[in-house]
Amino acid sequence: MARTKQDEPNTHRTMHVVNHIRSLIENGTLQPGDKIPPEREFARTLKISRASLRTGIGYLAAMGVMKIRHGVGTFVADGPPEFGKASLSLMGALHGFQSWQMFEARIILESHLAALAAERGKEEHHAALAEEVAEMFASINNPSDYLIHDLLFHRIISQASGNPILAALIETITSALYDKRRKTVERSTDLRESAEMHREIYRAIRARRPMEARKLMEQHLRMAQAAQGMERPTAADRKAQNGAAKGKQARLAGVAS
Amino acid sequence: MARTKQDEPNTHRTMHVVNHIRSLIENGTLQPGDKIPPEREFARTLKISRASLRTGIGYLAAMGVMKIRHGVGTFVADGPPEFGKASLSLMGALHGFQSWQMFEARIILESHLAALAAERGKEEHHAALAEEVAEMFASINNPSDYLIHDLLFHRIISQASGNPILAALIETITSALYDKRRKTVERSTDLRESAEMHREIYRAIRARRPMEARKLMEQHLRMAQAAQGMERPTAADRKAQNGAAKGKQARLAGVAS
DNA sequence: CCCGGAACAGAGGTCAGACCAGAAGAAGTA
DNA sequence: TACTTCTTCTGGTCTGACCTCTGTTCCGGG
Repeated sequence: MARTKQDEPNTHRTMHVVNHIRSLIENGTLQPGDKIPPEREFARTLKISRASLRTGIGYLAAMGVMKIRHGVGTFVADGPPEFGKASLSLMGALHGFQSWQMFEARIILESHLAALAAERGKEEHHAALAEEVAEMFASINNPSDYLIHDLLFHRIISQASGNPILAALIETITSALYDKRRKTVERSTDLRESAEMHREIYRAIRARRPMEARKLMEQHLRMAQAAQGMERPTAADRKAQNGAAKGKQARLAGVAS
Repeated sequence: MARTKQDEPNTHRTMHVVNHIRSLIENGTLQPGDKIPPEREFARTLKISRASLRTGIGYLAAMGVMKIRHGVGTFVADGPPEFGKASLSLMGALHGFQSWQMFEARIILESHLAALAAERGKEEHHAALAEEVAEMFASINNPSDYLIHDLLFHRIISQASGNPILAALIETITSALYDKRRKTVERSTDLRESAEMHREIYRAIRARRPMEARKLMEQHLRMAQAAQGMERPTAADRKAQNGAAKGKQARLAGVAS
């Protein structure tokens, strides 16, 4: 069986729609932000029923490629690339993702991103980062404002990394983590320290010191993780709350078996 | 209003279906591989039209949470976690992802994964890895067989890392890269060297030497990347082909129409 | 008794057209 | 001029009929 599992000849119409729109995007006819024709008209054009067209559009919308606005129209997504919003959360429910795992993924990706940003970042990125750091210091007493600039800071680093795929990955994870972060920030009492760390990261990036940026980012995120109590549970933790998980230890903490 | 902030009031029914199935999964009523009721019956149960139900199911299917088999039924996905298959490819078309970027993402993720596998891998993983290495050596003269074991080897490392999220990320990228890899392997003349590298990686993981595993994996992937001519273009390269800026071609491998 | 093809039933896929609901802009009114 | 209402465009939902694919059952010929 050389072929991939399933070349699905079924769902013809749906894939027909998907491929059609895909080609429109590839040849530049459709660009981010553009509006596609009304369903009734588009369906007539493609010679398929409106229902089938909607199935295809729904598929694209689910993956974040298109954005549907009731009463207005359907558009090609234009924000930062990101996989389906509910995607991670759904898969989490299905495969039992844990918070610490999301955070671990984030730390790995984002610290590398910081290093890449230090290597490849341009002046515009440096300026934007400086701007956000300043805003952070300015909103130290306003947690929700602070969080916004925090998010922007990290997003700019993603862009500065020059790798939109990694940026999309991070974006996906971050958006799934957003709710929790907000709660944490609300009760956070020392945003100054956090702002300082961001500033240091910014400086490392601006000075083009990848290793340093990477290290600082990692340190920053680990601290954030700790603040939210999302560390990887130790063997002891799990034993305490899990009775007997057969053969499921693999501890790191070094607690005696 | 126990729900999340930005609940889109539109797409009511769709989200209703999604959330319903989601809760069925979360409370264990539905597990990977399970079949959901026939559309007509399920629609009656939820008191919505079959069309709306299908929209919701389509949404879940697009994200890889459900798998639909024409003439048979609809099931909860059971394979390795992965985001929507066409997802990356579609987003690539939209945001102009480049092959070297996918590879860069893969290198970063997978080398860390190797390190984690070295830290957390269990006996069963070690055994499975050894098995695949052996198979690789056995199929040195059969490229397509070799590729299968190569894929399995990397997938086992993903599992051994103990972080299903990172595994899902890798799986997504890898599947998008699959077509290209197949072509490359077909004309590859020296699979022995590749097999040797896999063996070394395996040894490092088994010996629980994270740093070494990470380094070897990175080295291995960079070599693979070079073999496929997917390095990051240099400034000179870009200048050479940058004449027609708008013409966007040569994106990631997608499903042939 | 075994085998292969026909028929069947169950499940998803598509279609048609009518009607519901949100949003934006035009038209009317104070 | 500024506010309100109405029209119209766009997506959302419903209904119920019919098509296609798949797996299973059944039956006749070898």
